Amino acid sequence: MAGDGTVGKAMDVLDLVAGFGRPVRFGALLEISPFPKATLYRFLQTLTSQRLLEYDADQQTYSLGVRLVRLAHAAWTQSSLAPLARTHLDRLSHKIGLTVHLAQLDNGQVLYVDKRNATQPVEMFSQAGKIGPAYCTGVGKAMMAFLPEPEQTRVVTQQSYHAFTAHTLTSPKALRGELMNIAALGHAYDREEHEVGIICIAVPVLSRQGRVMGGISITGTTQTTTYEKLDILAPELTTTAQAIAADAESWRFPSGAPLQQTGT
Amino acid sequence: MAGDGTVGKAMDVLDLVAGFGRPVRFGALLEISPFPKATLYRFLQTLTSQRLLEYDADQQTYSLGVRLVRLAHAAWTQSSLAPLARTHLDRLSHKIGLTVHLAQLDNGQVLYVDKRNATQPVEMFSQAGKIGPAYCTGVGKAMMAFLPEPEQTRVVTQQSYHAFTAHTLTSPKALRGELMNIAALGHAYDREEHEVGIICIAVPVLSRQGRVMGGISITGTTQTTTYEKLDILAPELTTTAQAIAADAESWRFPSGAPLQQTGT
DNA sequence: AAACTTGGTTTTAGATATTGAAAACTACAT
DNA sequence: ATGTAGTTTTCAATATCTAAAACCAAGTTT
Repeated sequence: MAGDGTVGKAMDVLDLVAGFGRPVRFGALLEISPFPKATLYRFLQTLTSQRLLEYDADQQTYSLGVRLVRLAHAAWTQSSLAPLARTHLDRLSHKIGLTVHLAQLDNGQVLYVDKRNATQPVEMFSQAGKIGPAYCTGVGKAMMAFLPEPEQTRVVTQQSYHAFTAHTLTSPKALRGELMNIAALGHAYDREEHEVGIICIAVPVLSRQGRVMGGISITGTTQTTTYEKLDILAPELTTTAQAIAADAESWRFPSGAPLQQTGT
Repeated sequence: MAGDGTVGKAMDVLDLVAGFGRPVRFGALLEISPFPKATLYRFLQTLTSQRLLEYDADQQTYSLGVRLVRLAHAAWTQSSLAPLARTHLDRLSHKIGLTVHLAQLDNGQVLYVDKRNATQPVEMFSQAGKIGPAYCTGVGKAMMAFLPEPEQTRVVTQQSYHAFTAHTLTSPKALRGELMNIAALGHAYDREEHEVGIICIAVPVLSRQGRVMGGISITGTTQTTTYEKLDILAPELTTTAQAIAADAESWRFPSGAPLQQTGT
């Protein structure tokens, strides 16, 4: 997509492999890759040698390498809101007995970085790291609504507007209207826009300067939950978002002092 | 370390940032980086534009980007044993009431890809993606013991042999002896070699051809568990490992047929 | 068995992009 | 004014990229 030089191309190849969702052969990659044979081949070798890819000699297939899992752990720990938000989400989900999601915006899509499920045991990576559409999810809309202007437009145009359900907003115009309401109201709903029977209420996590850091949501099914019930939880949700934001601020500026370098 | 061309260097920079464990400034990176100023700077820009890094304009700091979390989810799903092993680990941990780990070998280190904790709710990324030493953990030794010869030597020499406790094996020679016992016995112990008070029993997950795919372990504290208790669980653990391996085989060769390509 | 596929691997060499040393420029502090 | 940290430019040295073709090791077909 972007393609900054060699690194960009390498990432494209990585995405190519990721896109298959299963081990894939050289030929299959070559068919859909924009790269010439020899180039693709060398990239695959390099990426494999870097353990970003794994090569199965028996099957002659490539799949994503475990090194990514390792890097992601570091990423999740140091630059996602998840570690900070954890205790807050625990408390919230425990108190209200519904599923709670924590998400961040990644290139116009919603990236779920944590999830608390009140009833069932928590799912792992299977949930954290998952991506979803922004224009038809509560967290997505809540985050978009509070984006500053140049960015909001960019993100709004990035959406696919696929009609998942009859309720899905399917045009930039409709979405923009919705975002204005959300900005005024302070929270967003997902009215079965992504999945039939699933509704949610969501708020953004905003830094003191108003920057969108992420979003949190409370999800329920139409069978057990109503919008009225969700409304009652709105203040609680907002409070939690603010608490997370406050923690994030104080974490980055420990004891008010500017960052001091720890020389070797 | 390795350094295959541009991609390798970019990964080095990524590791550099990851190594800090917190947002880091340009200058701090420059000090420890082997790259000249302009080169490092360009890499940081490229990686940021690829969203592998995140740049905080206020603080002028770089940290790992959330795109990694997204990629890792794909990696975890498609090339770690975790999704397949999940049900087996659940059953095991539930049955025996102790903590169960699933790990794979990554460049001579133990990479934990899943964890089941009988008592507490499951932890997310915070556990999956973590790395640990191989020479002083149960899973690490269990996996190493079943490595074919050229690799075993390589891995044995890769270890740091830091003495975490009085029980830690601190030489390649001692480790090699231990590995021979483990290979003969079929399972490994961690006798407080990594942390005082923590013991475990571990077995490798081996493919039909004997290739080391991963390792699983049962962990306890010396206060509540004894080696005798762990021994009693050994057959159960081995059975689970075999079940995981069997699942992995049948998953890769669906219905016995060779992989058929799904052309576009 | 010889000839033909097919899919993957490797080579060559000119065209192209990246690299890094130095220096300059910016912003912001003291 | 002077210093510090980050950003950006320049350009020759160097490495990577790509197109094409050759090569290799199965399997098929005739």
